[in-house]
Amino acid sequence: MSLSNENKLTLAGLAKLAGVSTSTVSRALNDNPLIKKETRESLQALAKQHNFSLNRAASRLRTQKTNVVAVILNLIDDTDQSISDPFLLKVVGDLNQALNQKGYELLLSNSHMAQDDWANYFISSSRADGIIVIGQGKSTEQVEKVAMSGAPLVVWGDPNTKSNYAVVGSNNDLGGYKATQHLISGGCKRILFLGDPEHAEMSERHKGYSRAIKEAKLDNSNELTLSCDITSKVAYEKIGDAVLAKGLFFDGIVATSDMVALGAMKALKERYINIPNDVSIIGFDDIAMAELFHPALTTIKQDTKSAAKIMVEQLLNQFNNQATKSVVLDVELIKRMSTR
Amino acid sequence: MSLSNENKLTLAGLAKLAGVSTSTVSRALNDNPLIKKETRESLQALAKQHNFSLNRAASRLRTQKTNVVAVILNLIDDTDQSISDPFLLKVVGDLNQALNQKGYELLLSNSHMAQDDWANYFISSSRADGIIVIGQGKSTEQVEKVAMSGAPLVVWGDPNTKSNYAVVGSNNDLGGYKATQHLISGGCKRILFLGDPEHAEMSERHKGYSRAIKEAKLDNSNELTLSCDITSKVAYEKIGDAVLAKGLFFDGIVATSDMVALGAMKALKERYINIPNDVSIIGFDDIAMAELFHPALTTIKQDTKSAAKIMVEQLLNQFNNQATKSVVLDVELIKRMSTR
DNA sequence: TTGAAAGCGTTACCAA
DNA sequence: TTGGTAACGCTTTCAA
Repeated sequence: MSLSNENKLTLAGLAKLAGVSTSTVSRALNDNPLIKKETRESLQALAKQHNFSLNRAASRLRTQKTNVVAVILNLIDDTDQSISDPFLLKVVGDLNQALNQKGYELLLSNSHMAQDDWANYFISSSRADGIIVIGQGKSTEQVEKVAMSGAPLVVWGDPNTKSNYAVVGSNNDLGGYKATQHLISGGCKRILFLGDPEHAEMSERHKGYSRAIKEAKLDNSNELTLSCDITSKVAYEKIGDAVLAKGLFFDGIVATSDMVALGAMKALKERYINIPNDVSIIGFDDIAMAELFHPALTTIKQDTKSAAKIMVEQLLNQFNNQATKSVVLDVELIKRMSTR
Repeated sequence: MSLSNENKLTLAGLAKLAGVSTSTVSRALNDNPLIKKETRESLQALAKQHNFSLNRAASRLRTQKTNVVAVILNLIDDTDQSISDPFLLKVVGDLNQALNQKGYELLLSNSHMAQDDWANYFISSSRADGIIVIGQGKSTEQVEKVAMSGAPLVVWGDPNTKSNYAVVGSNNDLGGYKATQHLISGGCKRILFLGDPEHAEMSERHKGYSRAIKEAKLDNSNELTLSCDITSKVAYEKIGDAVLAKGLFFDGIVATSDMVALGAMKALKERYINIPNDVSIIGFDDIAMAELFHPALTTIKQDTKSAAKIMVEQLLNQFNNQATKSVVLDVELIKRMSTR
């Protein structure tokens, strides 16, 4: 327990202690059934007793497999403000769990790193076996470069967007549709879409929104799109400015994320606009704190737990040279107090 | 660019291509000044041209150095609810940046992993060179085990708590003191401390709170401590229950985190209690969304950027067998709208 | 069911 | 300023 790293024990050392060959110890510690069960167990016990761990650098070199997956947060702006979105942490956390379950570890990185050739940096160098990118961002250039290189890759983003790599994500179009329909069924007539339609996922949500508006034969669907970055702060400012300039020209808001909804809610509350009576508002994501907003936020839930599991499955498929595919996840309306 | 991994290029291959020895290429790619500048540059160019990357598994084996740091989120409960605190993500993000700057990568893990002997799992196995633990949690058992093993270790927690390892953290006592004093100077007479005094950092904040109360000669300091877990939801319920049972027996709240403050604010707002006039409330952390709360949250800011930098410095000191130490960071009162 | 030995791709010592 | 070569610690083929 209190040993220093002088003369660290190796597989060979352990083998000598046990009076067997290194092959046997190696197999035993890897639980290889070739080795008799009793030998296996006694060697495993010996290893534990001596606090021995296989040297991963060595085994990775030998097996050409790292059992590591690089997870890259594809941040949108330079301000790394977007990292403050709790939704991303949730995805990372769930990925970590799903990876561990399959015997992989998570090497965390983000798009602001110096290196820009991700496949080369992570895969060719044997730092990781595969890459999971969270977020397509506005530019998919780097992601496509990885895909071209043939490196195992799964992306969290919008699966409806055409791509030559596997994308896992929610049914954003349906989410936007459901959200809008919910507001309509609550009696909203002039519904504002608040978000950035340039962004792949958001643009799909916007499509669903437009479709619902059209189906309900409401007017002005285009006028009522307020483009805004996906942070609370920008949403707060945009809504504040808009109301100041044009008055309360809407009675419902479809926000592209819960954080955006939070910003919008604040701007409205400061003007004593009642939620949900004057303006109903619905978010997207269902972050843990959504129900702690005041009023508790109605939202479209993304199932990050399943998403993580599926992303890992798809990546493992690629490791095994099996077919991989994009997967669309269902979304769920969570009705709370911010809508009627 | 579109090469598959058939017959991957190695250092030896590149050396042959260039007509020099492997030693030379190795040194050139590591920017070793022993090699003539021109040779170095031309070899680096050749490597880039062939999309060559050094195999890290091999160099790690050879150098006995991984250039990886394991970051362990020491979560408190089993529900992994606490991972939804944006403050933690901020710390991880800042650590990632600070590590990258020094040429290290971040292997993310959490205390729910199967393995419980962290030093063995990460260090003896050459998965990482050092460990950074975020949060002391309630039990420091696992952390102390790492410290005993002699593995390079830095902990984010409360530096005032006695420990045999390096702890970096805010001056929590001072933070609690400043927060409480601020409420007192705003005219609050019955100030509630909302948080979990069992938890190392929180207990220090509570000490500062008590001190400020005593100095101001206010009464009932003990009665006004409401023990609660560090999530919004629990805070919401606790405050709701307390007000229901005893009425509005306080006019100020010192919350142990911004998320706790969020929960408390919701409970109060639901009862039409005005913030800050009926009850002033101050948080801790200064998460990005604190200013987006309604009203914008007054809070004690923790400087995670500096913290991350210092943690990495302290860890590097240990790598270089230099002295390491615990470091206390200053905290700053950020006055917003939730207090008078 | 176990063992001997080659080899994974680097780095660094020693020599030139 | 460069090259030859051993060694890092493991896994796995082949042989016993």
